[in-house]
Amino acid sequence: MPTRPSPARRATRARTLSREGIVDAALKIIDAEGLDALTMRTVAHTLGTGQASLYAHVAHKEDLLELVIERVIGECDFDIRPDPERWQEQVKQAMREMRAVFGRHGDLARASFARIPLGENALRGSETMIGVLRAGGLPDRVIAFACDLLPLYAMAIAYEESLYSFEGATEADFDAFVGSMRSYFQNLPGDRFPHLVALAGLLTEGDNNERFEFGLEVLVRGLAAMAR
Amino acid sequence: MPTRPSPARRATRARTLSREGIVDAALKIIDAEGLDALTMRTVAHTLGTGQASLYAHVAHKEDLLELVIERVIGECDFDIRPDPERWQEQVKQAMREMRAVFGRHGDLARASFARIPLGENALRGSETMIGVLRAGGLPDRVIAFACDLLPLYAMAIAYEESLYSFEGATEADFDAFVGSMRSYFQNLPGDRFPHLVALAGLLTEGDNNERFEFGLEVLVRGLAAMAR
DNA sequence: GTTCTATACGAACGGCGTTCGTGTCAAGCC
DNA sequence: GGCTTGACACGAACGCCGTTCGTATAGAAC
Repeated sequence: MPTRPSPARRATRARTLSREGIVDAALKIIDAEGLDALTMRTVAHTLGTGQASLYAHVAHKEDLLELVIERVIGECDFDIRPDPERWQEQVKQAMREMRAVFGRHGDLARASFARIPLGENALRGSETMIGVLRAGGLPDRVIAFACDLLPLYAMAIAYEESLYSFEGATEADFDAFVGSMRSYFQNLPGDRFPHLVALAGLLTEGDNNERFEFGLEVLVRGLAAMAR
Repeated sequence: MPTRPSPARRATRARTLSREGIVDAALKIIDAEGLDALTMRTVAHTLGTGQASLYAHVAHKEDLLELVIERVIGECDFDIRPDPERWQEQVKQAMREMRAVFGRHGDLARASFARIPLGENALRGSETMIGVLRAGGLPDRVIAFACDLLPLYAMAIAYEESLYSFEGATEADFDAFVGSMRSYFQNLPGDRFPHLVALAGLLTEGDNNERFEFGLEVLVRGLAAMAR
């Protein structure tokens, strides 16, 4: 039983690992099998190497996740030229982009929750957002707050959507999920939870797009109301 | 070396475990050492028993966490009689309560993020919130959305605050954290990130209370703007 | 050709959530 | 009062996880 590694196998694939390649592999795993399947072991296996090798390029898993998120933020098109007349629409445009891009990457949005992204791409995004809001004439205090709240909203919705659109993403599964939720609310004791029973339908509304746009509208109007 | 358990030790403390007691112990651990210290092992050890014993009362760790969150929501005072004239203030009151209560329980707010609480206490909270918003004359569609967004905001702020107010919660630690953040933004290349550099101060503003109230105001005004 | 440094990698460590099998006790029944 | 039974306590183990250690090696520097 050889406890020593075989030199032959090693020679075939040395010096091939890279930070970029590791992030690639990680993202591929998340896309295909979700965040929970992302393991230093699965990443290493995808790359045909051992787990320990990853640590030469990445400090820890948290670090890797940060890189993945930064990469995905980089996929967002934030190429927006601030226009004072259209700031509200431009804010919405940026948030739609975030939601759409993260929506394409499984439940990665979940990992973005309790994290302050400070990479190059994230900073460019923030910079753009601030530019748009400043062009809109909002006070800087309002802007500083909006920079937290707006992405929080977009990510929350993206994650919520990823909950039932996964793998066997048949429309039937989706309907089943929404339906069970709705009937749960509907069948609550009506004397103690009259409002919840009444709103059961709306609380589990099917059209995600409409819901998202609706929330966006609320947020933007709230910000606009703070302009004076 | 006895591999058999000693009957004496067992007799002293049989039949003492309970769901409530387990939740108590878990919450105590979170309060004292944070969410990461919450382990089936630490809970069992606190109760002077083995980990396997917990599974007679709790399905899995996720289940336990849900119970803990439900318990803490129960600590919130949602005893609000909806008043059409004061709905905005009442919404704020409820959110202040959530933030304050979760703020008293370490970083538990982090666990509440990607979770839809459906326990008795959570439902009572939602019911109250809907009652207040309906009294305020908001359309049901707006209300259904607000029921997601408002608690999300309160929890996000509660978690953010727990990040730097922990254990050695000296004011110096806090200032150090905020300060390093601020100087990070301030020292970004000014030609590429002019807005971020300019807003470095506001983005890392110290007075959490003011910030929280500010966001609350934005949200409530946005909701009010959707009344017509 | 030798030395040095970066990195690939097998193996192991400690810790996690969870399960298994066994043991034990209290209550119900005759 | 003895016997059965079922709920629960619990030690041990399983299969994961993130991470570290020691060693081997390839290519650059000299």
